[in-house]
Amino acid sequence: MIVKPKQERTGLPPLEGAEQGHVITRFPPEPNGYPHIGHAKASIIDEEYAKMYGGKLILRFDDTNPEKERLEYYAAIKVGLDWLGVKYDLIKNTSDDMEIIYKKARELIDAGYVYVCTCDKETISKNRREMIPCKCRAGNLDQNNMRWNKMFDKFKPGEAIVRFRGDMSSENTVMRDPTLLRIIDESHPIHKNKYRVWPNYDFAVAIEDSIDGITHAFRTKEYELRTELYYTLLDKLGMRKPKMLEFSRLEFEGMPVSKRVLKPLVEEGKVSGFDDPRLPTLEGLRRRGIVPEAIRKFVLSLGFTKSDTMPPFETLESFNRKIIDPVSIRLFIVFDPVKLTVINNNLTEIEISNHPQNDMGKRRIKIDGNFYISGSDTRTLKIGDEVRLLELYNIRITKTGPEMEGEVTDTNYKPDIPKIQWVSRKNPVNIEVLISDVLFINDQFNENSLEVKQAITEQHYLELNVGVEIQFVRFGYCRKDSANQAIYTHK
RNA sequence: GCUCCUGUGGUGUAGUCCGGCUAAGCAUACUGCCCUCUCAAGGCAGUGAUCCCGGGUUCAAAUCCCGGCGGGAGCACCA
Repeated sequence: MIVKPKQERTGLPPLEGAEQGHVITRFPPEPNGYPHIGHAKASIIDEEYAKMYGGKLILRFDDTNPEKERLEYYAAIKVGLDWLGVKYDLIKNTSDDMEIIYKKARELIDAGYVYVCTCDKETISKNRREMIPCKCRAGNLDQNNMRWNKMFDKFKPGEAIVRFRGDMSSENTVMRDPTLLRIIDESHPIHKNKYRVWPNYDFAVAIEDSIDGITHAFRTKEYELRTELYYTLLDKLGMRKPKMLEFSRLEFEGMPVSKRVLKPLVEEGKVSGFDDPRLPTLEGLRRRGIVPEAIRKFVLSLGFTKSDTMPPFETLESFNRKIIDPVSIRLFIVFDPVKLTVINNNLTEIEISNHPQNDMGKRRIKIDGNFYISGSDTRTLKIGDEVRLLELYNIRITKTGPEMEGEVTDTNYKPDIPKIQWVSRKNPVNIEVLISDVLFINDQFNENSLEVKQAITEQHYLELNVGVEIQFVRFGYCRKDSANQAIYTHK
């Protein structure tokens, strides 16, 4: 009898065929937009596996479509990865390997595995649907050579493409003579006009993964059908084959990640930019107060699966809360302020701890008996009620209404009476708090996705650095975004 | 339409390859209690899944086989 090792697993599942010290993974984003939570998932998985096996991670910009790529996005992606704490061992661009790619294309032409097709787009697409080959497919080596050369000068974009001689009757539509290279006359962000014949995704990824020494390549599930092409190409080229694995893409409900959806929102001013806290972009999440360690834990908690799911944002928040709680300074904030005067106050200053458990220093607050308290707290208070001003003293309400009054009854903490926060009227700080809600409800833009609330907080707020996380007591965690603005992170 | 992938509590997953040790672990959400000068964090407890359905194989199935059904994706000279 063989006893199977069926113990609990932590982290990602083991990789098939992975050897310690011999794993190379890669993160291949196209520099065509700002990085988002989907990039985070991919890059974290790539890095974690490299780490797990003492291997390496390559950051490879898949920049083979000059129509869409821009220099600023290369930078933005690097910034995003730095922020996430994803460290790569090597950085490169697919576009730097154009000569190799051309060489491989030549090999395929010479071997007759590809042909240059000059049919128009509609015909090609129709033929693929109807599984019929076009006349270009029958072209001989001379014709293909001649046409291939013409792709570099005479042909205009769209007039000729290199197609793989696949199987026009394959059930996998990807295999019905897919495009491998095409002409694009746009200036490339790095190489400008040096090249105009560009490989498409399938061709570039196969070659790059192979020559980069990638042992395990991961991509999202929608590429699944392309794996057959990937392996077939490497076969025909006689190149080493990495192991290709797919995982489900990560997106939150009501927080779309696609540029097609996000871009118009930015352009129409419905969101403030790609760093709007409502967006699932890395910049947006950062501004919202989500920390990278939380994203990593969250991503790892999702596992490596192909099932299509929409994990709740709440789970991310929960990871985040546990991380920021011990380092978030506590401050008082008041919404819908109501004046409260304590008639027999005799304190002029009080010192309050910045954190209930951890030593984060103390702050001094000047007091003269005049306070603001939250409107929502006043509603339940009646004359004669006793309430504790947190960290200060207990008072008995002697007058209600817009100008409340009370008198100190006791300074000792009493567990059984309500406790409310307050802000001294001696030096209040007005801020606005941005509260995000889901961007889309049933594919409809949520016009109420951003709530701006006016609030009054302590003077100490001004002394904090922009970017710090604050827990406004009895309200929630917020990130200081500027001197007069805080962004609500979560409860 | 065709093809591929996928289906474990409200949610996300572990376990499924190599059937028993688990009538199902963890996290999140929710509820209650404890702690606490917060409605946070922490501690404890609880609610909640006949593992999509129906057959079959077997002493034994979430796990293997067959047949359904649901969900998603792909069908670009984009990645």
